[in-house]
Amino acid sequence: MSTEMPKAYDPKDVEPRWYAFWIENNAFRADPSPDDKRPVYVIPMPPPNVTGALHMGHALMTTIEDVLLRHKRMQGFNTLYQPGIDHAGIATQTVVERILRAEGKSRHDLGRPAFLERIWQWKAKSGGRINDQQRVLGASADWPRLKFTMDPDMTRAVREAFVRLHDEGLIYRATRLINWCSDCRTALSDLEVENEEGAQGEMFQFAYPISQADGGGEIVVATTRPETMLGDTAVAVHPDDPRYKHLHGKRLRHPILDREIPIITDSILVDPKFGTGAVKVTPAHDFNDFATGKRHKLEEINILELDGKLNANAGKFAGMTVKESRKAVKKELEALGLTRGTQKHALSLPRCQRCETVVEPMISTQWFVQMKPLAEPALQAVNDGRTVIIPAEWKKTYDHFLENIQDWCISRQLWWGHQIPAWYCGACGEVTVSRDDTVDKCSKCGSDKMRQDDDVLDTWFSSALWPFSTLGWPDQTDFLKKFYPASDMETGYDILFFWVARMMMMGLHFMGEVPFRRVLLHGLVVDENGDKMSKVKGNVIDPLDLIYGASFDQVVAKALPGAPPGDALTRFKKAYPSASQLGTGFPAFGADAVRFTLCSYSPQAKRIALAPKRIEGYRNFCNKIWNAVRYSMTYIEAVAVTEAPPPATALANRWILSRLISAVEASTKGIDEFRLDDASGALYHFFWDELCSWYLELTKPVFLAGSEELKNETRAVLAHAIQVAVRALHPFIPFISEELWHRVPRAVGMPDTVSLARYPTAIDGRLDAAAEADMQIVQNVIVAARTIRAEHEVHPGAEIPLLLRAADPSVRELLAREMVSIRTLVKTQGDPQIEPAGSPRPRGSVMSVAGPVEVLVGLSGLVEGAREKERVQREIKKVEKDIVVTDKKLSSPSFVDKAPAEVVAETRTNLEALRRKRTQLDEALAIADELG
RNA sequence: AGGCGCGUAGCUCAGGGGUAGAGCACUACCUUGACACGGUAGGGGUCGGUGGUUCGAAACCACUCGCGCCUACCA
Repeated sequence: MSTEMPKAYDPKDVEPRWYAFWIENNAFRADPSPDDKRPVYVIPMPPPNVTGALHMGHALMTTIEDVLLRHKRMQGFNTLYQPGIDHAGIATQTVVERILRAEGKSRHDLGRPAFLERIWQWKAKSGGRINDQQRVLGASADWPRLKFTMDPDMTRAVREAFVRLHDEGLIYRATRLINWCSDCRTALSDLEVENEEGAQGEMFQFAYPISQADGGGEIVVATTRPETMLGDTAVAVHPDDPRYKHLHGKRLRHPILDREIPIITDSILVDPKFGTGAVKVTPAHDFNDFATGKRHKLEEINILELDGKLNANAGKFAGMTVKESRKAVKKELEALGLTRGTQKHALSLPRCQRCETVVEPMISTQWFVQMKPLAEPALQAVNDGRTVIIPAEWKKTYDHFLENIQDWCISRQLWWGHQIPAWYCGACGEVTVSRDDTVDKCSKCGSDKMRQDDDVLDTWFSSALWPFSTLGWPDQTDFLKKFYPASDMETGYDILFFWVARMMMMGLHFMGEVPFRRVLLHGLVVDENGDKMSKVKGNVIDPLDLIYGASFDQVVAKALPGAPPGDALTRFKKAYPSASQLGTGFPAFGADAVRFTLCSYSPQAKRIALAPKRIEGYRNFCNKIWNAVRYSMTYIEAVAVTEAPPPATALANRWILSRLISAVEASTKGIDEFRLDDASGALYHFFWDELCSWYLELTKPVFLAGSEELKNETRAVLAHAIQVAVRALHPFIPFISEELWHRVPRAVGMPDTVSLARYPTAIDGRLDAAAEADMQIVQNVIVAARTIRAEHEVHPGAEIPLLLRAADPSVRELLAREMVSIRTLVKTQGDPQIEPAGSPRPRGSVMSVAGPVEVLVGLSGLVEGAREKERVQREIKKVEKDIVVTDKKLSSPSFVDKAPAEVVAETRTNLEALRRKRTQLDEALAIADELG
């Protein structure tokens, strides 16, 4: 390792060095051996989609999880960060179909085996990209354990789960209404349907003629989907609605199709106050109507083909799309003189989460999981605290979901995925469900005319098994025994239902134990305005551009491909106002800065508004760390560091060793409580504001002119503090900390990689309340003197005479001991004079009050009295305001009587101090007067 | 329609019964021997509104306005 350190930190130079080093050192490997007695810490990584490229959401998830993992690893836990990739059924199939289409082919041209072959080829080529990018971010996953949800062992687990659930009657096949996406050509679960709020629609009214045999007349119904009338099998009214009492049991003539349909009465479906109080009933294409149809045993007439076009049941409208038929049906009704007006109507449109096609409810035979029996234990587990959800607000959402859960449609009409392990007998129709690859004989009649179900399972079915399938289930492997249940499941709140709840259910069902102890939920990364990142908006940021740097031309070309660069840039800067301050693009902030930034956001924020400018601040922090070490190296290179904190007698040394404790404890507490913002903030504050701004500055006069003894002590403490800080920071900024670990001296026995070094605790510092209190006085004195300098625009290079007066002899002793520090940091002319309170002062000085110390700065000739008077009067105003507030409080009898005694006492002390200060400021004012 | 959450400094956000905090931005001065990706000092908020509880409210409660998100959905 070269000892030279460049003046500026360059992440591009440092970061690429370390990942391979960690891998070589097996730093991230989990040990399944039963002999390993270390406590265990496990996070199953939410497997990114095989289709995807790293986006900010992945960066956030990877960072947070990696911080948790690295922290626990350093604390001596046997850690497993279980990595994976998800096969992402619909998304992946769509991607490969798009490639095929470019070649002028469809998947049907290839046939199922050849098509799947193509997907596997594609996966082999571009499937691992996200994992590579996670490495750039520093993810400390146990990569050799990487699982793909379609791996043979994962598939075996899926089949096992399916067969068991089926045998238990929890998986069943049924014909019912499901959500159908005609573009993806598959059924969807309820969760995969997104409702577009406030879509502008139209309420169309038309009349059903009453059969002549029943006396003629008409009944008016309303609909937002007129074409569904082709599937109507009844019109319903409320049984108690007087307007329609005379029509109960009468029959209607379908105006377009040659059939009669009944008028039925139904108090569940019909709200007599809404519209005309008469509802057309289309059991095959509406969820409420479907239920109504079951109640009244109505015929279910499906009018749709799988491609979304109308079928033969629609008569002459067959072959039209929904949109075309809607128009045509309206026209036809118009021609028949049956239209009864329209009105605007806001509705929510169900759209396919994946492709945004409007989803149609359709009757279909599918496989379902019965959820109620599975949901109950999952609710219970969170209620009794076996699994804790953090932030806790999400528990209500979780409860609500599970309490109202519907059965889960798990079959998908796709080719890419786990094919359903069910075989149908061509002879007797028996369904055989099996763990085997093939079933050639019917279990019932022995026929060999067996055909496997063409459909595949919902991708989330395999994901639900993730915490144990990845560990070898159904086999009782060492891994499963040791690493189930996981410690933390960390993921975005948006997949609480999709994934977390389902893992809870499956984990409890198959393992008899919760799949993880805690659920940690983070927010969505959005742009600076709070808008979701999307290709449409052109506000997507590629994390790699932040890490490696990129010109805005490059950034925008990715954010809004194909758009004129000028427009794209305008939109981008609108989404990220702070980006304008970054010049022509993102500099290479480095992975550490990106990580630290992501950790600095509160996890309870639902939206994490990414401000590129903020990353710059943390890049600067990395540079600060770099330079602090660069400075320190001059003095500490040869220090023989011990693990225990070295002896310290000097105030600054005692102080920094004491402050170290607050920093590392706050860091650990923050990480443990999933408050990475607090943890990272505490370390940032410690390093910059305490270690750099005060401690390093205080070491300078020592190294310049201190005694050998003091120099040695300071070298040892500095080396210790730096080395502890590097360890404390490592989970957040693994790269720079590893680099520095190899530069700074470290204790004998500490590992060669900081990633395996012990995370600092209170034993790495030495609590010293007296030192902290004394230091506080010294700091206040220095700041007071500096303030006077700055207010009077004394040139920073100029030296000023300083007189310190204190009533308390121990304070005077303290000041005398710290004379060199004060002299250096204030830049005084000679040594500051230290006198008792009330001692005479030189003419032409100004005064400030710093706690128990009066700070007098000789400014004779440097300053006008008027200006000083202004300054003092400003201070007087502040103090007086405080006095008024405090006095008012204390003069209120109710406060003195009812407030806690210690609060009253504290307020009294406060008031005394304020009054004393007020008196002293009077003197300061008098002094200012002397300046003329 | 229900549920959840948010509204605090110009911006992004912490905090949370005892006289307001951070980062960035801003102002002034400074290239001082780690760092200008820096230093020192400073300005800036009646904590969305109204009412209540309390000795004391930015914090707790009620209502209200504005904004998000989620779930359900009236044809």
